[in-house]
Amino acid sequence: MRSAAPPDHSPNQNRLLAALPKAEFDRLAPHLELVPMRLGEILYEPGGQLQHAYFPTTSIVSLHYVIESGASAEIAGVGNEGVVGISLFMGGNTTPSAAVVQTAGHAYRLERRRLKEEFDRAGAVLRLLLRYTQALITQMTQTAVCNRHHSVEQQLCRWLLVTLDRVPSGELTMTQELVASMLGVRREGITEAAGRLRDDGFIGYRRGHISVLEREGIETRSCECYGVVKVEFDRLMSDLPRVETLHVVGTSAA
Amino acid sequence: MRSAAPPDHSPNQNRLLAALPKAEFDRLAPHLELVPMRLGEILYEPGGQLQHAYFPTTSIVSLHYVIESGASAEIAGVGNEGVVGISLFMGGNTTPSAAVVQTAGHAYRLERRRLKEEFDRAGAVLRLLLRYTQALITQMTQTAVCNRHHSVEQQLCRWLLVTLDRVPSGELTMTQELVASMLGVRREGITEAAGRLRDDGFIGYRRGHISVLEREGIETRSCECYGVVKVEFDRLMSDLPRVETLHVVGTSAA
DNA sequence: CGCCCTATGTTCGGTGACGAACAGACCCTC
DNA sequence: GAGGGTCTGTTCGTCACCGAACATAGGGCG
Repeated sequence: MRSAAPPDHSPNQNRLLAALPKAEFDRLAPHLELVPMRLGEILYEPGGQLQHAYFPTTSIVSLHYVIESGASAEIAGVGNEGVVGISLFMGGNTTPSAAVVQTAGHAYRLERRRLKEEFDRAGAVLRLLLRYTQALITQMTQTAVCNRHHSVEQQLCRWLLVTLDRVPSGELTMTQELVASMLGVRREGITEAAGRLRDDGFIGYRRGHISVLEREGIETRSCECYGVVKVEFDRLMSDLPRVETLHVVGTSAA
Repeated sequence: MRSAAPPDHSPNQNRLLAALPKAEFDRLAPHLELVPMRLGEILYEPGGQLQHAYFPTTSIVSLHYVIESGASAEIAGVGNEGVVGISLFMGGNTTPSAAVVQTAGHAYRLERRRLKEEFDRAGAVLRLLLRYTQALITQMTQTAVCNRHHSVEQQLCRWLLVTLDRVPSGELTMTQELVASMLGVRREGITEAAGRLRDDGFIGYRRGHISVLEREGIETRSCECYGVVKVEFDRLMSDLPRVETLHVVGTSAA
């Protein structure tokens, strides 16, 4: 497929990093540290001081929120299209939410200080990160509305589609329990919804694994939220100001 | 109460503007235009190009989202502590949400170009706006979780408290229908919840008006979300980097 | 002053999600 | 290859909220 075999891991696998102009990329690259992301690992907890920003490549991180009663909900997800640690450059340093690794894999991390330095140059990095933050806000607002108005089945489908975009194989390592906790619903609700989807031949699963068989079917059962966020994300992240030389982007033109 | 009678309107009534260092404030001031905000006025619609940023003083603006089915929900509210038009400086120019005037009053508006100019200086205005955006994000995430887990009554109480902070008199001009549309629930649900609060003596109301009688009572019936957002907001907006001379802040030390 | 629009009050059946409880099945570990 | 922890399947009653429908009443406007 590829002309020259690339290394197994490259910062270019993260689309934000890949979208940086060469000068900025080269400045940051020496400070990017590849780290494994283990399932369930907590990058930060509510109010916790984050020491690094994380640019996922193959991992997926869930921005999660736990309320007093113990119930919880995912606010947004971050895959190779984004970065974990908005608050580092937005100015607050901490947030009331938590970041948990939802799918194991890798990420490049960057020391808080380096990120801040680069951000303060007020150049391409700043523009890119703010643009991404705007996209993240879209995701969060859509989640808010989705939580209010859409059924568990619709939300499950939405979640499957989002995850699918980040795991092209369609083989998810994920228990229903975990999905439930992310959507902030009961596990039984997921079991029932997933059962219906399986009966219709859209997915298959066994203990801890979900396989997507018919993406189209899932799309018809999902709420609009998936599409809205996707379109807006593409709009925001494609129309980037003055991106000169794009490094080879791993997942582009798919 | 006040030593020297201030003019009826002043940019200082908006806390973001008031928190600007003198130099920045003086640069912006000539370009701030006082505008009346009429109830129901739409500042921007989904995808619409915003020409001004609005800094509310006595008005309240609701960031609103309407889904395909026609149902809707408020994502966040903006009063004199904030600004409408995040996307102007975040880079997207538009958002999929709408901004509607929820409580009539006034705001200062600033041309898109001027805001961008000042923002691009990468000084105090940038820091302040980003910090505010971070606070706004907190509000949105809390809304998402609240929509998932809390009852209509709790959410009504939360909404009352938030609004109360912006309308110190406690006399709200607001129909139940409107409250319902903002919370994204049925009007009947509001009628019932409001009826209970009235029976308990916490509020009074008549056609199109709500009077808060016992704030403490409402606090006990509200979910935690009100407090969480308030605390986080205060943390973010008090701990501002290098704010030199604070102009007199209208609502402080209350 | 009276009309009518609109806001509020109330009811009904339906339903989606909850909470709890338990049975069975998978699969990892020892 | 046996055991046990965990994941999945299923059921039950309950409840909050929904959607629709209609009665009542407030109050602005002519």
